[in-house]
Amino acid sequence: MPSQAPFIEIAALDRLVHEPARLAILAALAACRRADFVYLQRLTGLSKGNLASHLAKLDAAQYVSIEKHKARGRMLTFLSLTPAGRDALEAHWASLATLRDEARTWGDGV
Amino acid sequence: MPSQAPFIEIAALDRLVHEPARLAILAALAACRRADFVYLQRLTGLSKGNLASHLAKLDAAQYVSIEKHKARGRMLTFLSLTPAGRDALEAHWASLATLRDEARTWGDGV
DNA sequence: CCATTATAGTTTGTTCTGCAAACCTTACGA
DNA sequence: TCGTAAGGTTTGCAGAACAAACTATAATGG
Repeated sequence: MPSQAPFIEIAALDRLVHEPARLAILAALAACRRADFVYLQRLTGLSKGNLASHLAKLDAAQYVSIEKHKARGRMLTFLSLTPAGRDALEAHWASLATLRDEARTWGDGV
Repeated sequence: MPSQAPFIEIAALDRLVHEPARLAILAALAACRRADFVYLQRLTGLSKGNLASHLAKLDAAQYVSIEKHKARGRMLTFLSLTPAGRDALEAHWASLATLRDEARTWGDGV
């Protein structure tokens, strides 16, 4: 029987970060200072509603910060990664790498 | 505006493989010739029902093969990765790496 | 100057998915 | 033979992703 490590790795996968759309959002924000709503929508291919709800969840977790500016009378939304968000993303990549590589040490389960 | 590539990468993330429990199952199976049901259950920490349903989905996608042997009157289930499953997993690791690294080229979206 | 279309989001409702509780079947022990 | 354990399967529900519908403001045009 292997150690409990694999189970721990699975549990360590933060679903909030792991979900494909949010993973893409976080990856995009990690690469730039900030981005606006429409840019992220194009980048991810998500519908507006869907993107809004994903951002709301990331905001609730303090992974992104949402700033709304009034520009030309119109409300524009800018997103950026918080330090916590950056940490969570880095930790996630690390968890995935661990899961990938550690599996090789688990041996046969027959 | 960036190319459409990021969107494509997101779309390329196979949810069937991406889901944490199944990712762990596939990673485990990739590391051994085959494993039995109980071994996988311990490895993943999943409940029986949950594991069964995940395996059913992987089986439906031809990613794993399920063999049931009658041993000591009891039905034992053995799982192994199909070539398609192995390919899907490898492709998935590659997609994740691409998403991770390519994000850096997207630049600011402001 | 009013109507239309476009932009930028939010809210609402449906559908799908993961999860565990309950159930089934066979074997084993007292 | 009655109870308990092992090994899975089926069912029901809570939550999450997704898009359609809605709101609000700004540019366009007749």
